[in-house]
Amino acid sequence: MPLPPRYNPNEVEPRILASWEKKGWVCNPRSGKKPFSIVIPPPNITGRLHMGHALNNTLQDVVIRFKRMDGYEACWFPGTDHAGIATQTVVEMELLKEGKTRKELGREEFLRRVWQWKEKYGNEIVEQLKALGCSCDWSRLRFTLDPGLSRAVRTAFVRLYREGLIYRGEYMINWCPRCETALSDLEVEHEEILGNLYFVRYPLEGGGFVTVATTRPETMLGDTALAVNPQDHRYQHLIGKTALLPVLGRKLPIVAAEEVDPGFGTGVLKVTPAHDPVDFQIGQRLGLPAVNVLNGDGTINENGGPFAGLDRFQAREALVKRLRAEGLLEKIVPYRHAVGHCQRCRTQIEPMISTQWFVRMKPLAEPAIRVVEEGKIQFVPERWTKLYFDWLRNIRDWCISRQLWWGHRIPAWYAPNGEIIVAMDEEEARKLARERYGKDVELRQDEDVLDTWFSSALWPFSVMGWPEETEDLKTFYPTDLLITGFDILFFWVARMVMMGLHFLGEVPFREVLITPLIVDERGQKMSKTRGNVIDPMELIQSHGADALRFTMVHISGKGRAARFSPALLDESRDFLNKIWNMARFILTNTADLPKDLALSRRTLAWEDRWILSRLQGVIAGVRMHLERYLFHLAAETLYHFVWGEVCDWYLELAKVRLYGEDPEARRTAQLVLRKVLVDVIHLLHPFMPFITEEIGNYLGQEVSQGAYPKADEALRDPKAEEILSAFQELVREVRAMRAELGLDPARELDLVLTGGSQAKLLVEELGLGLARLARARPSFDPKPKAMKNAARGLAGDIPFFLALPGEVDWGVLRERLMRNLKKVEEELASVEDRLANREFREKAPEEVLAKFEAQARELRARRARLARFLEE
RNA sequence: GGGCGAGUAGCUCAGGGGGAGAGCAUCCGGCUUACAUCCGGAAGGCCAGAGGUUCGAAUCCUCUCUCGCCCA
Repeated sequence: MPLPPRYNPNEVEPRILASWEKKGWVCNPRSGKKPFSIVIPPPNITGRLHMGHALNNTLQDVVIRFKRMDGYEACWFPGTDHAGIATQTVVEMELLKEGKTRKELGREEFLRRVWQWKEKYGNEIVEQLKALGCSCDWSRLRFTLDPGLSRAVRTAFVRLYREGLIYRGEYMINWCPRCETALSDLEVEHEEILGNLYFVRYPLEGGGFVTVATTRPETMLGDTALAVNPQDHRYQHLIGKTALLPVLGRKLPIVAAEEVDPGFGTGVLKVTPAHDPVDFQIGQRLGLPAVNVLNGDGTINENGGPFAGLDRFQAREALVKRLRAEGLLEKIVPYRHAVGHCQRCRTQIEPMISTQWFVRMKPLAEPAIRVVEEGKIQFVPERWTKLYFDWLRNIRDWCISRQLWWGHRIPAWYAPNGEIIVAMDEEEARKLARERYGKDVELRQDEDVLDTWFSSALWPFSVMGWPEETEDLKTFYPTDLLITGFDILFFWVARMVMMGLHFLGEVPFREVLITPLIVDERGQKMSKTRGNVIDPMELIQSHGADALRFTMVHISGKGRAARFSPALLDESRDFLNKIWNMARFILTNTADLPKDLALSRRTLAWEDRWILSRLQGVIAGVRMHLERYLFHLAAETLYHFVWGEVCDWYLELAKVRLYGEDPEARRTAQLVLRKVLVDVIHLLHPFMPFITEEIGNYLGQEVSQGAYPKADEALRDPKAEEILSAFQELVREVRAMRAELGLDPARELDLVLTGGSQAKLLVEELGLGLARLARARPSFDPKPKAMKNAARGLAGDIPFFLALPGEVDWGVLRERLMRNLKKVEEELASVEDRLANREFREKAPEEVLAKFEAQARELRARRARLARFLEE
C-alpha cells in the first residue's frame, strides 16, 4: 500500500471527482426517507466562482452531505441565473469588438448570439462548483430561462396580473442612462459624492426674485412650480404668486407643500415632477404638469430648449454658465450628498417618469411578515429578522419591467386601441382578443423583459417543476434551509417568501442561514477596482478544494465580514496532511488486521477506553454544532481531536502495543485505531469530502455514502478520561523539566512516582506509554527515600522524582519549583478569598461551592508538597 | 439622521456569568521507524474605556471612543 508521505490533492481530487461524476447525486423523491432539501442561490452565468460562492456553497454542501449521511433523502437543487443586464452587457461588449451594436443585429439575431455565448460559457461556474466538491443533484440542474422555468414565470405574471397585483402605469422610476433601462429601487446604490449646491435666482412676475438651491440645476428645465413649506413664515407672502423659469421663461406657480424642508438650501424648492420622487408626489397632488427633459441615453431632449442634445452633465455646465451670464447665479457651494448609482455599471441614475410594469407589494408583504413573526421561517443569526421586517414594512411597489432583450419577455400584448391583453402566450392572447373584440385584431407584444429577480423569486418551486404538480414539489417543497449572503436578503430572500406563500400557500424554506461577506485581510470588500479579488479556483489549484473548504468553514462563524487571506489555507493544508499521515500510519499498521474482526470491550487498555470515550464526546459535539449550523465549532472540535488527541497522544501510545510482543494487545490496538480512523473520516467527510473519500477507498468503504457516526453512550468512560488526563499532566511535567534543564531529549531517565493508587496504576498499567512519551524508566515507590541527583516534581497530585545524569543546574530546578509554588499560592489565594466571602457561600450554587472547596483542598496539598520539596 | 456588527496574545480569530484559549509569527531544543506541511518546550493578554447589575463580568445592561457595513 504505497501511500505517499505527503498528501497531494491535485492527484486525488480529480480522481474522486470523476467517481462522483459517474454516480451523480440523484435524489429519489419516493425513497421513503425523510426528505431534506436546499436550493442553491443560482449563480450568474456571466460569473466565475468567487470567494462568496466558495463560502456559501461549501456550507450548503456540508449540510447536504451531513444530512445525506444521517439518513435523509438529501436533495440539493442546482442551477444558474440568466442575469439580464449583466449577460446582455457582456455580449454587447463582445459585439462592440466586431464593431456592431445589438440594435444593428436586431432582437432575434442578438438573442441568438446571447444563447451562443451561454452555451459556451454559461456552465463554467457549474464546473467550478463541482471542483469545489458540491454534491448537488446535477440531473436536476436548471437555468432560469429553461422552457419550464419560463413557463413558471409567465404563469406567475399572468396570475398576479389577473389578481390585480401587477399593473402598468406611469410613475417615478430609476433610470440608468448607460443600460438604458428602468431599475428597481434595490438596484440603485447610494454613494456619497462631493457635488455642489447651486443657488439660482428665479425672477418673480411683477419684479424681484426668489433664490432656490439645487444639486442638479439641469433638471430646472423641467420645473413646473416652486414650493415652500406652509409653516415657513419667511415665504408666506409668495404662496399663490408666479415665478419665471430662467432661460425658458416658463411660468411657475408658487405653491405650499409639507414636503419642503425649510432647513434645506433657501427653503424654496423647485418642483420638477418628471425628475424627482418628492416633486412627483407634489405634482400628482396639486395637478402640476410633468415635463420630461431627458432622453433615454441621458441627453437633454427637445423640452430643454437651447440645451437639447447635450449630455446631462454638459447641459449642467452650459446652463450654469448661462445663468451666471444672466446674473441669476447667486453662488455655488460645495456639497456632499448621496447620489444613486446603477448597481451594475456605477452610472449615476436619473429619477424619471416612465410607463412601466409594477408589482403591488403591500398585499404580498403582509403574509411574508406574518410567517416570520410566527416562527415559520427562522433567520440564523436571528438578528437579521429585524432587517427583514424593516424592509417589508416600508416596502414600495416593485418596478419589474426592464428595457432589455435578454430575459423573460413580458407576456402582455397590445391591441390597436392600446388595450392590454395579458396571456400565457400569443395564442391565448389572440383567443382573448377575439373574445373581446369579436374578430381578429393585430396584437403587438410588449417589448420589455422582466427583472431577473422576478424569476429568481420563483426559484424554490420553479426548479421543482411548478406549475406542474410534480413529485419533487410534493416531496421537497418547502425546502429546509436556505444559505445565502445578507446582500440579497431583500432582492431575493424576501421576494421568495412572498412568492412562495402566494403561489403555494407555504413558506419556501424553514430556515435562512445568513453567511458573512468575505473581505480581504485588511477588512476591505473584494472588488475588481480595488484589485484585491482572490480567485478560489487558484486556491483549489494550489491547496486543493478540501483545504479551501475547511478554511471557509473556519471563518464562517463571523457576523458580517469574514477576513480571508491566502495564508489561512496553509493551516488547512497542514491539517489535511496530518489527517493523511494519521491514516497512512493506521492503514500500514493495520494491514494484517482481518476486515470484520470486532472489538471486544474486555481487552481494552486505558488509552483505548480514553480515546473511545473522547470520540463519543466529539461525535456528540460535532452533531450538536452541525444541527445549530455552528460549522466553525464543529470543525474546530474535529481539528483539536484529530491533532491534539488522536495524533499527539493516542497514536503514540498505541505504538507500544503495535511494536510490542503481545499479539492480542496488538490486535486490540489495531481494532481501536481502525475504529477511530473510520469514525473520524466519516465525521470529517462533509468538511473535506475528497481526502476522506480517498482514505475510505483504502479501507474499502465509500464514505460519502456511509452513515454519520452516532455517539455510543456505553463507550463513555469518565474514569479512563481521568486517568489519561493525569498521565498527560505527568508527561508534560517531565518533558518541561527536561527542556528547561536542557537535557538530551533522547536520553532515558529514571522516573519514580510516589503517592497513591493513581500513581501506582500509571506505572503498572501505562508504564510503557510513560516510557515512550516521557523518555523515562518509570517505577512506583509509595515511600521513597530521598534520591540523590534527582529532581522533585509534582504533576497534578502525583509527586515524582526524576533522576538526573551528572551535573545539573540545581538553581534552575529550584527556580522552577518556586515558580510553581508561587502560581499555586496565587490561585489558592483567589479561591480562598472567594470562599471567605459570606455572600458567596450563601448565594452561589452548591456545585460551584463544592467545586471551589475541592479546588482549595487540592491547591493546599500541592502547596504543602512544593514547599517541602524546596526545603529538601 | 436611523440601525446593525466588530474591538480578546505581535497578527488572524474562537469563547460568551464561576480557573484567559487556538492557529500563525517569535524564542529554545529535536530529521524520535505516520507526518520537518513534523515533534517537544517557552515567552506573550488591566478581554477598547467608564459606569451599573451580580456573591462573582471578557461574558449581561447603559454610556463613550475607534473601525466596518446597511438604510434614509
